[in-house]
Amino acid sequence: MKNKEKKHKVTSLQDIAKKLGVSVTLVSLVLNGKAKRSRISDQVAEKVMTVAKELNYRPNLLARGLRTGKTNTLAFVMADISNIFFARMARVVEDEAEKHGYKVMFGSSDESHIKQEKMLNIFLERKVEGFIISPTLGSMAFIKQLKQKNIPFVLIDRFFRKLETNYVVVDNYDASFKAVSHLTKFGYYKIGTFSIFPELTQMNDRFRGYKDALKVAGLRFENKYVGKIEYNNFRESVFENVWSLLLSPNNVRALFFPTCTMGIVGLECIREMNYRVPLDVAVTSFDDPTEFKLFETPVTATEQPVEEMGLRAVNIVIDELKNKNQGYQKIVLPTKFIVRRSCGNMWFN
Amino acid sequence: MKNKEKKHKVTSLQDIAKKLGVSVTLVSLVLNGKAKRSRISDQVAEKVMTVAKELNYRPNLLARGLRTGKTNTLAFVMADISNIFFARMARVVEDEAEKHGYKVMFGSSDESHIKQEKMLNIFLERKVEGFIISPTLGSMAFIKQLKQKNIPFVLIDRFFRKLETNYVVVDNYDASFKAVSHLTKFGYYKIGTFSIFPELTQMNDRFRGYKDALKVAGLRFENKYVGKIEYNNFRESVFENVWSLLLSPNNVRALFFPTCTMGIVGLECIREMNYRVPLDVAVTSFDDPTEFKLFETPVTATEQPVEEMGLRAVNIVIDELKNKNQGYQKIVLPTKFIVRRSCGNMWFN
DNA sequence: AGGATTCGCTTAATCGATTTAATAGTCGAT
DNA sequence: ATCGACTATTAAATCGATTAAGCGAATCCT
Repeated sequence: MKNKEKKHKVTSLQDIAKKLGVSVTLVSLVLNGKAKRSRISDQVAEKVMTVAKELNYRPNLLARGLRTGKTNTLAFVMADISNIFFARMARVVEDEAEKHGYKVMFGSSDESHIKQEKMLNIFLERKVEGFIISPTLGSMAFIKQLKQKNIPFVLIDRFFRKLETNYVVVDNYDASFKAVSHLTKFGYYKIGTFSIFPELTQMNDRFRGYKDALKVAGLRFENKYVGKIEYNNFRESVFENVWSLLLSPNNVRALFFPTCTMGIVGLECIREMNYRVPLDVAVTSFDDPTEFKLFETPVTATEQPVEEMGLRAVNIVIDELKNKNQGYQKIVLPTKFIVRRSCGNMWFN
Repeated sequence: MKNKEKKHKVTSLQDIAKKLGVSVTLVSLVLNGKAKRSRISDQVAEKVMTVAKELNYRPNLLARGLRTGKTNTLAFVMADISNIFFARMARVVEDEAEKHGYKVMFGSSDESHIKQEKMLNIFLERKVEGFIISPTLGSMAFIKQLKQKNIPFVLIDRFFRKLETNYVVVDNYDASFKAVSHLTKFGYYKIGTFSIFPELTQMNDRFRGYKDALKVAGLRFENKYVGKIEYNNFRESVFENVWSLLLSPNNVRALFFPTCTMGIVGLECIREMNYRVPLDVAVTSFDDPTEFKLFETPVTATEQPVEEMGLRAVNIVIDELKNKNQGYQKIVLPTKFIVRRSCGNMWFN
């Protein structure tokens, strides 16, 4: 049987003050370590400490936040926390923020700027002090407002070319240029890829890297080799596009997946089609989830420094909060290209 | 160049009240939709709304929370948000809570009850209203306190047999019994497994399922076939244990992984050893991450209803908050055993 | 007409902290 | 004895909302 609900009374500064017959001020001073500075006698201070422990005092952070304007809270707004890329980042962000005494609130925008805007507003209402944002398409105007309001934030994974802000990204162009060049070096000339939210900087850069790698290899860019993926019908959409690229008349023989989620679903599809990698189709992908190591043919992939990105982002926001920095910090981290066997064996080259 | 920092003034009820020459109360009433009930004239109400929009008024949720005691916030304390199991759950929890007007704060305990306790306390200080907790070992006493304080919470993934609480778990015993029985049916008689935090209910149940399946098959349980995994040295530890089980003198020919993280690392190890699945070693695992579908031999696995667990958990807490429920809700969900090819081909049986 | 209602809005208390300015009391110096 | 300096503590304002209670003026009722 369950207790009848009676709200458990939480002790406040008042309770301690009353019990000791002193003022709330004094109690606050002592518990905030300002006893010495405020010349509070050691005996009284000690008594306060004792009673506070006795009554298991815990500060009400809403009250404190309201008064001081400090909540020690950051927010990390990403596309989807169930995406392993963001989940890993979230973890690092949580830990790094903790080191600086901050808690982090997470939110998933599903790449919808409506959702994102709503979330950011709610976080603002909750007096979050700084933001780490993986901005959605169409959110530039809102981000610009944040900037004008002098709200500390850093963009992550993507940014806006037309907006001066802090950001932490990887060198997407370089990474995909290298990945696709790797394919061309193996002699593939029908190289398919996929696009999703092509206006997002990171996607755009990866796409440019793809095109330029083709060009450098003397290959013509063909729009029909680019599968258009829908976010809201992701799985189906990837399957359909992989089919249509691999099957006649396209007969694409190599695929470059610009995100790990695409890569994973793509591999599932390839397997379902009973295509062999790299015999029937060569494959390389952005990111390097465990799936790629375990796939029947380990997948050549581009590893992003996910942890470092999270870490840097937190530190940039914290710097802003402490007013340590002058200009904007624009961090572009290198990726790591990991050659495995999904594009062919090296000795064939 | 960057703006010199000047805090952007946020509009408060006062600002609106002053601008219109009315009282703060009136403004509050109007903006909370209580205009009619409080007999406030339509013209005045409308003016308030207009000015509120003009000044882009956003309530200060700290102030509101302080006054009303309602923060519309839940907390989800799990082992590690970068673990895909929890990440997926987190997403569902976020979405489901949102439907009820709640925000969720996430925290990773790393299976340390010290960390968990600290986190829960901080969340309490922030006036979180309800908790979803994947409780660590050794945290029973603290959870009991939560219960005594009538703080709404639900345990997830694991629970305490000696404590009456809400919980949402899967039928771990049944699931692992089935999985291991599947192996015995194929004629394997040296079946290895692994243990980590064996006192956690879910781990304990899985272990009992393993033992009972052996017994039913007429096999003797051998402690030497159980690899002991360390959380803080996870990868290494799994590798070492897989080695020692597979290599002489143990010569184990089948492995039952009781968690997906172990399964994934285990497969990596098996691959590194150049063992073939299921020819050299049969494999089955709890959970069903994408890795298992993509592995060279698709892995026979036990799928947990992760999304449903998250969903149920949220609803239980919300029910508690609304005082809708009487007794404790103890939800035990079934798992789904998915036969693929990693234990041998069916027609061999 | 005069008391009771209703209308439309305001006063003031409150939530639990922080922080500035003030206030008694003690002591030493002149 | 008086003034200033110092000690130990407190009163009161404040953060930004919510909400019970109250208060004039207008309206209704008999």
